[in-house]
Amino acid sequence: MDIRTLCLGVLTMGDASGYEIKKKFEDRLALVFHASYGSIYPALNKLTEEGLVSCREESQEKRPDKKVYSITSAGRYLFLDEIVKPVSADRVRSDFLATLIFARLLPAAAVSKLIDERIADRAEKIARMRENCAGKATDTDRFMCNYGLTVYQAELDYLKENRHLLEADALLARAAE
Amino acid sequence: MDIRTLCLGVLTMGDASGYEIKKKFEDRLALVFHASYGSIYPALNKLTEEGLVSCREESQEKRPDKKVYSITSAGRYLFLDEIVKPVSADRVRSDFLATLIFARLLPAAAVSKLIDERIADRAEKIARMRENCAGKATDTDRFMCNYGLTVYQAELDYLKENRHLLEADALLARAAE
DNA sequence: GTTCTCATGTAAATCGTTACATGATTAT
DNA sequence: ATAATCATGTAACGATTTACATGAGAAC
Repeated sequence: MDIRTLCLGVLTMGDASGYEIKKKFEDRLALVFHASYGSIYPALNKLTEEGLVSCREESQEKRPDKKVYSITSAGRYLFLDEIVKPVSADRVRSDFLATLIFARLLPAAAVSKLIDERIADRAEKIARMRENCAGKATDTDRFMCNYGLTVYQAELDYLKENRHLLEADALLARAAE
Repeated sequence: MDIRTLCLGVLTMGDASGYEIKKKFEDRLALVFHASYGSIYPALNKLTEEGLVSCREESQEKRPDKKVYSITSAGRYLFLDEIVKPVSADRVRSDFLATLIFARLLPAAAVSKLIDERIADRAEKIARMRENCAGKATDTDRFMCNYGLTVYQAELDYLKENRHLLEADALLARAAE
């Protein structure tokens, strides 16, 4: 699954501009995938060339014109082919966790700050998601939204309850210097 | 944080060959980062050129020779500089979740199979981690190991309890055709 | 006998980010 | 005034993966 394919997927949920697709990546897809304008716009252009999406220009009042994309039936078939393929393993990259592995090399205050920030970030995301989940119409939307909520909450609880383990290790390492 | 830096980090925990570093990425670092030989070996060569690690060749009986890398003090200083930098946001890419978003486009049996496989995968990883966590010596190691265990367990429980939401949506979509 | 583990590497290709470029409107 | 939102794009660069290449011993 690449960004190109996911753009196609987003368009199965309704017409959208490149800008709106980016928004969806930030909101609904934040837990799942990541994409910048630099990948979305070229992907849409290529999909248009290949006849997998069509494009109409809409002029708006007091807003820049936008290009609204629709998925074509060829696009729909291709997307279905893609999502029945076996899924590849999750790919995670977490600077936060990578740094924590080396907590013993850091000043205790730096470790505490890092964890404080992560806790604040997760708490904020959870709050936003809770609002969001309430308004979901379909079971799938609720499933996805609550999935994120559950995993983030588990992380948050774990951090609060176990941060002392890391903070103790960081302190000990300093004391031993 | 890139793979180069993380190789340096792994070497702060003890000398290792490229092959052994890859192993650590698969075991301990699987939740955190991902790296292939094609990125590790060139990284080690470059770090050697730059004097951030040193390398000695060890011949073994009935095993191919190996190159064992040690971090130098220059390498240590550079690594410390790297890990005090502000961390960038997590980057997740999950084909599994991306596919589930489109559950309504899939046959119900395909959705069920996907979830079954994920549950089996998580259950297996949890079992392996439980063993692993028991033998950890430091608080940091226990923290990291239990972190993974907690998050995976939350996901597993959630999937078991809520899979019916997705399976219902997939069935409804088919019925509406 | 065939697959797995140990062991190191290279080169091409892919994929995507970052930074740049532009510009109007709206909210603080 | 200044920042944020809306809106689209390109080009250079960077990072990694994938596939290829090689080979011996061990386990099943």
